[in-house]
Amino acid sequence: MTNKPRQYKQIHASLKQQLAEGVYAVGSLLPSENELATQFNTTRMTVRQALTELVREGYIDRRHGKGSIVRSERQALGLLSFQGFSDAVGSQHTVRTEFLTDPAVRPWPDSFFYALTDTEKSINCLTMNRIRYADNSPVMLEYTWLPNCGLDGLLTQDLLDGSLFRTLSSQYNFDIRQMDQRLRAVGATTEQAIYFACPKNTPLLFIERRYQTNQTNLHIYSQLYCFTNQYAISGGL
Amino acid sequence: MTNKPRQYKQIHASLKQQLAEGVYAVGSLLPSENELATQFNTTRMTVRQALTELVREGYIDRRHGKGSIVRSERQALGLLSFQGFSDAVGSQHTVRTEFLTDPAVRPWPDSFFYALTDTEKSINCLTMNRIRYADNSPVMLEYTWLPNCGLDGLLTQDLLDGSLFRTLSSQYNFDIRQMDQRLRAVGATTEQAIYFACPKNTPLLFIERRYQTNQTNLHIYSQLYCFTNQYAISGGL
DNA sequence: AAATAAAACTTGTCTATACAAGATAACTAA
DNA sequence: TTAGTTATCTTGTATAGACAAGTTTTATTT
Repeated sequence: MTNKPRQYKQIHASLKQQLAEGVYAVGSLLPSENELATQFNTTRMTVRQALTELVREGYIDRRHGKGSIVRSERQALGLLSFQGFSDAVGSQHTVRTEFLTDPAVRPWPDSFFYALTDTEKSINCLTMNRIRYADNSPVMLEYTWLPNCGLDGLLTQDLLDGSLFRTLSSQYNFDIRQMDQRLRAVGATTEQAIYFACPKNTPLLFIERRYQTNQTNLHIYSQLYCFTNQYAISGGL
Repeated sequence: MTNKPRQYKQIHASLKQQLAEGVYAVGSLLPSENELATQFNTTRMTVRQALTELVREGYIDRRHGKGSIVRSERQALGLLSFQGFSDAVGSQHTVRTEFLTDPAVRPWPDSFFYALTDTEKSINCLTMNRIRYADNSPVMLEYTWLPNCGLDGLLTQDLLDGSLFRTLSSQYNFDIRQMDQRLRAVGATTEQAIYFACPKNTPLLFIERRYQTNQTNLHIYSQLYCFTNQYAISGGL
């Protein structure tokens, strides 16, 4: 019995891949929990843990007495969860990220949009200003602040798969745990209007986020400006 | 052993109430899962189910090896979950709802913002147009469409606690299961500007929702226009 | 006193089983 | 045929344990 890397995560990943490959048709039923338990040589409760994750991510529905139903692909960009951009947007869109400026280390801004912890105040922050494209249309401006706890490598290093979160996890042992966010609608500034090629004051979805990490009292902060004329932002539950 | 009404829901409700009453200080630890299991005369796994709900709702955090940490109250309106307005906004704000027009039964609009099921197409819909206030400020215009499956009573009847979802559940055995939503930023129309007492084209957060229910193929649909100048919209995970 | 190791907590994952309750198909009686 | 019942699927909830793996406290050693 090989259960060193958590088992339910493997099952979750395996099912997720099969769903992405279209093994199960949209609207059809996944094998029952008992069948899956047999397939993966484990118990029903472990399978249920994997399925619960899939529900949370919007891949399947579950109906009492019926089964697990494969949901249709998202049309919108699923950005309300805490996954990174590439994961959230998924395989239905081609994604690209460009840096507006080079990442830099500097003191935290004077008035910050979240209350910083003492630990954070005592060190500098690493800033990243990026623009995100979906299907070659600019959809998001993202400003990110990270506490610079030995992350200087990020200044020069390329991001793995272009994913900041994956790089932080595998290279710096910095894992994202949970996320708070506040949403507002704001008008595009002159500068933002240029990036999105839209008129000034075009309504933008403005999201302020604080990610909690495995390092207590160290957070990652982001401000996102989303141009939603072409792509809406989706999120389940 | 009284376990007719699901036990973990009772534990969840009990803890939620204690948190609302301030029994546990913000930042402090809840009793451990083992202690709670003893208190509620049940097993750890059942307690964990209740705690998982509390995490999903943003009331607590959990740290491996540490415990369940009481989170601070939300400053913003927590509208991204599928709870009703009163539940989502919570006890930190006084909430009020007014009907813009009387609820009415009519055919579904010609072009609807979600694809209707055949079951839904075969019956009329019940519409509700409401405006929501938080601390006496207008914060949300909500347009709701329900399939009229014997809900005529809603036309005349007052809503329990002012909550549509609670009334649907207890009076009509109509339970909300899950929710999809799409978010956009839009400019306020002339009419909306009047309701919110703001200039025309003020950016509003526009949310389109589809709630799934225990009645297969019957959904509840909502369009929300949120005025976010004073209150942001919050949501965890 | 300070660094190190052990013990005693905590939550996370997992097994194995049981029964409740919703959904559906097969069967039975009118 | 039709209506109702039963059997058998499914997921939902709950029990009772076990060990892994973080975190903190205590004890031990240097």
